[in-house]
Amino acid sequence: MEALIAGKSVLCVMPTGSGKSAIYQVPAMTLPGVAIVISPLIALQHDQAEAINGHAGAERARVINSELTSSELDAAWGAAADTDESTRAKFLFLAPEQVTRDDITEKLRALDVSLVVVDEAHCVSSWGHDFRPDYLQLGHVLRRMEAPVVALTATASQPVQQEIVQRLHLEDPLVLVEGFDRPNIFLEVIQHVEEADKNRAVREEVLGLDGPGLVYTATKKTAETLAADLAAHGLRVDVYHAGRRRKEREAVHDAFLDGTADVVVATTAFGMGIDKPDVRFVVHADIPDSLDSYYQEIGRSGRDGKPARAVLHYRPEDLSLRRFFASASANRTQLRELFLLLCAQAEPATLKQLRELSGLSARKLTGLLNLLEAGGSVQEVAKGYRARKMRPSAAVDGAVEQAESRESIDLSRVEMARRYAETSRCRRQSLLSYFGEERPEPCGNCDNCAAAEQAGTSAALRGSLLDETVADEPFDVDSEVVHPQWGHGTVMGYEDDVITVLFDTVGYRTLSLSLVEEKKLLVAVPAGGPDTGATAGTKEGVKAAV
DNA sequence: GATTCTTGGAGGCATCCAAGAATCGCACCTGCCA
Repeated sequence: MEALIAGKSVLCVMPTGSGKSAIYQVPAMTLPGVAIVISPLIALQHDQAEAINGHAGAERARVINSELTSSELDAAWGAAADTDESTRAKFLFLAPEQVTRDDITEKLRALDVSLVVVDEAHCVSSWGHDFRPDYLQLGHVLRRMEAPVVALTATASQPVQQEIVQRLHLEDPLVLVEGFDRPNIFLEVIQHVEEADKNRAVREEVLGLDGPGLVYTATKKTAETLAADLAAHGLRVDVYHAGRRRKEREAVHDAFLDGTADVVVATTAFGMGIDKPDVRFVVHADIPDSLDSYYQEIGRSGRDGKPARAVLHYRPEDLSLRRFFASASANRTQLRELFLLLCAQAEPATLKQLRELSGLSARKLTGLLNLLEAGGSVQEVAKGYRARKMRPSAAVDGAVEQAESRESIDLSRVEMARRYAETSRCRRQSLLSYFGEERPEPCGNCDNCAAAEQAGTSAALRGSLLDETVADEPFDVDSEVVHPQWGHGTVMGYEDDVITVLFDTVGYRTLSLSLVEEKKLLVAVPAGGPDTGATAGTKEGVKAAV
């Protein structure tokens, strides 16, 4: 709050229910002007606006979205532009698709904006690259608003934090990250060979647990089938996915919150904005796409601090669907045509002009522009976008390289989820290590710790068995290193004879520690600047270590 | 990449099997129609 009032931008990673909303609401009420809140879901915008208006006893928060009539929109903009500080709207809620529209940007710039809030800021990284490309355009708009920005999220691993700061153009922000550990959640992974066995085990597990609880599946179809199966066994169960009608989805939300449904079986669509303290279990019928998603989903249990269970039912075959979702191919023809179109413009072109000229959908166009821009061939300027002077083939190559890098990072996230599922060390150590957090002792509240205890291992010995952290760690966790092939990276953790490094362009890689040391594959980046990597090992050494 | 669905051939009117195609997650927006 102090930083925002002083005009400094903030990235805040704190669990749901810990008071994140107050971080922007108090400064917004203190500062003159209106706070722009960028929120991913219309339902979430309404909830937050209603909460503010309920407390204020007046309509101080307004939403701007496609569901409003033109007279309602006029009223909302009018309230935000009110010069009387005692009656003006203090909060304006919008989705990123609204904020990046040229006409809306102009309207926002005309307002007296006190601060900008990017809620659920991890969406920048998780959705911006393909699903909702406007998230990657937000930085341009924010830069022009000249107000402090606060990015809020409950979960962001280190690379996600870096991406939020970079994409939103936060300059020298205050970064607040609360610890990721949720010690009251028991972590467990159950491996299966046959799918039928897995399905049966999930059903038995959920029927045997005390709710309320959540079950996550990879597909809508599995969610429907499993929910029907559980209902047939007498459970008060509901199903939630993006294929259901909005009213039905709202009914599921309400049923879960008021306790008329014990269990919700859902795809990844369910959960954002849900703050129910007494969720006792989160069962995953399929492995999620990353530990970022997994942590977010299991974090919906045990918010009251009482014991909760997070059980992942795992088949290696399930990873293939996640790899499919992570793979993306850039369309070279479309990239080339868009670049040539930009080259042909005498003046910078706006998104609207480009949409009319190219005939592309808004989403497709923004996605292609994001890639060209990241590849360095297109530049965003005050009046729109312009192409840099370069060969079209080089522009396309640069954009494709960006897409491939993204794919590589996403696939490496799937790989890290696999490692978590298959590890024999303390699950909590493994999970926290992914978020760059070191836990010196095994947790004693996961299946692997329990198995060691059941085997009669003494606590001291168990510690040495489970805590596979090697005694001699050549690089500090969180330190920066350079690899001859993969470039700059950050050390995330150690496990047995393996070092995990997060590389900027290819994502997570696990390397044999002994080979890294023998071939000198990693070189520490000295404080003050990255190494060129010229001395870091040989190609042969790289192959051997991989 | 695994799984499910569809299609077509074989051989023979009811069904099997192989090959190839389709499917698989997340939400906003606009424009059209009734």
